[in-house]
Amino acid sequence: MPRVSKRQKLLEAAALIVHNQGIDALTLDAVAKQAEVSKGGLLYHFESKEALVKGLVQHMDNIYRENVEGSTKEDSEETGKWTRAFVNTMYKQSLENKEISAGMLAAQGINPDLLKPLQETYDHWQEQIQQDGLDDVQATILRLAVDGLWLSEIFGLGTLDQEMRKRVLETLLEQTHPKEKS
Amino acid sequence: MPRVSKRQKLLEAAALIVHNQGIDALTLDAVAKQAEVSKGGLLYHFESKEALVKGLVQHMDNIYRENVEGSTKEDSEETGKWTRAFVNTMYKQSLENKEISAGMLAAQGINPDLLKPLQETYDHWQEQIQQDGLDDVQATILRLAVDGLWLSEIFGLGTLDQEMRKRVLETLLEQTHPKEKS
DNA sequence: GAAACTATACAGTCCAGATGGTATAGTTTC
DNA sequence: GAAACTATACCATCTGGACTGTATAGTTTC
Repeated sequence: MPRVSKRQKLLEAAALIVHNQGIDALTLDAVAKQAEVSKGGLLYHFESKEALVKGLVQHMDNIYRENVEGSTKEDSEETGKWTRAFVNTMYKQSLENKEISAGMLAAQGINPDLLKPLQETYDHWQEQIQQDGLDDVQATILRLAVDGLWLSEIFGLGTLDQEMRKRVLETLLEQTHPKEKS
Repeated sequence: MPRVSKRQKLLEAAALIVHNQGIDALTLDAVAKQAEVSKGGLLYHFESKEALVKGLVQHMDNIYRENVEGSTKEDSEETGKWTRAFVNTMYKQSLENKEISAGMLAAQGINPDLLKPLQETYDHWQEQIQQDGLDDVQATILRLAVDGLWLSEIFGLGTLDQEMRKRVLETLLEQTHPKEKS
């Protein structure tokens, strides 16, 4: 009677472990225990550790895609909509669901090739952002800044206080609207 | 009579392994082999794996500090010098010495607390950047953008082509000089 | 100035425990 | 009755790191 499938629970458990204890602590036993699933149950869903990490990356990729692509469709303003969608999504994620980036860290740790799906998604977004009706360099800088925000959250490097974070976001979003002057 | 101390070689070997194969491949045996040092030799210099990673982080911290702080001292223009130093340093590192960020990944993997020295360094820089004579939000955005560039290189997410990267850097640097208008 | 000793910088081996993964037998849910 | 598990035992391999051994450069003692 899996209301929330155990598969989901396993992914969340794995992400949580990576987030809190680092990827060295990501063992099959630990994930099973955290998810309150037997080891057999884990291996029923993910036949290997690599498969688990693959699932983590895919999960992350799905969530990001849904958010970004959904966001572009709701945006009534054509110009800058990809850039806006990216900024909004990444910013939101960096607040809500920090564990989600765990998939990325885990993949880098175990087998960097597993990052491919995410890399392709990102490459696609970067293309859109460069053709978003804005100055391509300026749009790219906005994108990079949000990624920087994300990096700072993941590793705790020069994190901004709430006020500053808010002002940064507002400024970034402002700049996704075409300017009158220069 | 160690010309280049084996300690250095060990650190470089460890960073290379993390960079190429991910941190799961960072075993004492692998590092020793890569550095052409025996395992005993490794443990002479670093009494534990954690100590090795600590060394990696410290090494990274040192290099960054030297670069950023050195750069501020050479800068003849007072306004924006920290922001400029940061942008220049991180950009340079992202090209030259990609393995250097391995320390960060390794620390996150093994024991996130090991990141502390780097975190303190970054917090200090962030303070300086916010009081750099520029608009504090704008300066912070520049800083974040370079970090984003760094993230994109580390994980291969939406990497920019050479031309775009160059234009981005130039634009970022331009913006570290105070503007006449608005 | 030679012998005795110390410190440093490694080499190489060994082992207890952890880990990924297999197997198997049974149980619950739809 | 098949899918989705639980529970547990088991194994081969890997890993950290303790431990012992050794070469050499420098220091002290007489």
